[in-house]
Amino acid sequence: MRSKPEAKFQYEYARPALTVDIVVFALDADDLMVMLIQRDLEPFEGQWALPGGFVHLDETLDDAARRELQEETGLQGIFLEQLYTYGDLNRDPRERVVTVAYYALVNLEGHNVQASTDARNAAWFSVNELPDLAFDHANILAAAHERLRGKVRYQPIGFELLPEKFTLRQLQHLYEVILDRELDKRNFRKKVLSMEIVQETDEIEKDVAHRAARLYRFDQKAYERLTEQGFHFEI
Amino acid sequence: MRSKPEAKFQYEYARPALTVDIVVFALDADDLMVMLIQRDLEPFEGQWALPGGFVHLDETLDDAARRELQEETGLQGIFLEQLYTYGDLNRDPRERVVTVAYYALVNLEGHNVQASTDARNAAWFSVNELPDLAFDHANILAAAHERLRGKVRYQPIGFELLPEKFTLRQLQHLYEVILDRELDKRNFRKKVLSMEIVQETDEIEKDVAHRAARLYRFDQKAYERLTEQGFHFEI
DNA sequence: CTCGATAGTGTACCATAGACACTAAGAAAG
DNA sequence: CTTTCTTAGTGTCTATGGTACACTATCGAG
Repeated sequence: MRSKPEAKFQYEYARPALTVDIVVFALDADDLMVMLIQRDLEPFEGQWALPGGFVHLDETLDDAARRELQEETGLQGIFLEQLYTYGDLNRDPRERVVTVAYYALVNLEGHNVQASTDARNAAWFSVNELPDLAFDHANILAAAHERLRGKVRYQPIGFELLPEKFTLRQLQHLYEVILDRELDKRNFRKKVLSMEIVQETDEIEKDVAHRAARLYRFDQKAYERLTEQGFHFEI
Repeated sequence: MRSKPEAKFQYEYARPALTVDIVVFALDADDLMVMLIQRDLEPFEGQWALPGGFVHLDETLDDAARRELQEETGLQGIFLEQLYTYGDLNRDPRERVVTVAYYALVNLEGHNVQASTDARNAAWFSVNELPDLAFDHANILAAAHERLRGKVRYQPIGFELLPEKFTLRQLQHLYEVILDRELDKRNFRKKVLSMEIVQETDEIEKDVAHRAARLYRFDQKAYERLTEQGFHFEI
């Protein structure tokens, strides 16, 4: 976008535009999903892209990411972490745009994701069946996926993808999907329970056509206490 | 800095300024060192700060970091990696400035660091005896230190801080300084040699007043080969 | 030749990761 | 009510790797 006649902001030196883009992950029955938005403007009109937008001058980068997420997908109060900043020269065909990429983790059951806001079309895609993406968003998404895969094993962020109360089977399934390999049930349970960061509840799952499993809850306090004592989470 | 009358670049919406800052690490006899630059302009005139500067419109972020490093410290061709992007509202008292922070690793022996360039005063400081820093640079430096401590154990980046040929004692010392704990000599050597990513040379160290140690070299090719086979570096 | 300093080497124990298979519980169907 | 189907839930053994630990070899300096 060229400076228009009514352009009000003037600087001595040229400045790149600054945006944020967010890779939102969620877990469905058997896949890791990503939220994408169909563009209604050129360039890449009609193509799918990551939610995101310009950083305002009166908000931090984190705030910008949260605001865009809220505006474009309705998601609020979810796990959000900065990923990497992309500044290649021709990322955007219009002009120089530097984008600070974030990734976010959502529990699908707990959040009503608006399928469409801002007159845009938003939808979930499996990370294994992605459409062509606008800009360099395929790169960003791949980096976010890589980061999630690496981080989930050493920090208890996987819980962000599950409802507050979950079964150990759900937790194991989460790791199997993200790490893309099968885990041994007995070893997995042994390891998780031995860390003492999940709390047994007195509830069991409902509406299943077989023996119901016990529900657990992630114990943030216990995790922090253990971490201070030198404990290192690992799966 | 307010827009001056001669400001030539106009935009419809306000844009933050975009800079890069670099935390350059090196290893001296017994400390991890950081390169700092004494500011010769307000704000924070006279105070120490990280090397860095504005991102030009015709260069990528990595290029900007390399250029600033070269201009301000004379360093070239060194290990450089993006760290995090800082965008708090009042980082800079003049106006909104977003900075993409990098960290770099240098081998002190192999590089002549110009003590002073750009009419600025550059110097090495031990990470344990830092002066007050300008802006939020103390934060950035702490984050870089943390990243280095975490990363050095799982990726063979420590070698970047050593000369091409080094003794196992030097390598062990590097880890002891960065991780801030003593390591067992026999176990360390066993582990390093068993990974088969360091190559024995037929040289030994010189000018030492005791038995001279054998020199080794990091074998990048072997490392890549092993990595493809699923090997994971760890110290 | 002796002293001082660092190089260089092997073993034993313990803890943890991973392989592996059966019984228990509950819903659904006949 | 009995059978069937499906998932919950549980323990042991082995292999591997981490860690603790002490002495001899080599070389330069005096």
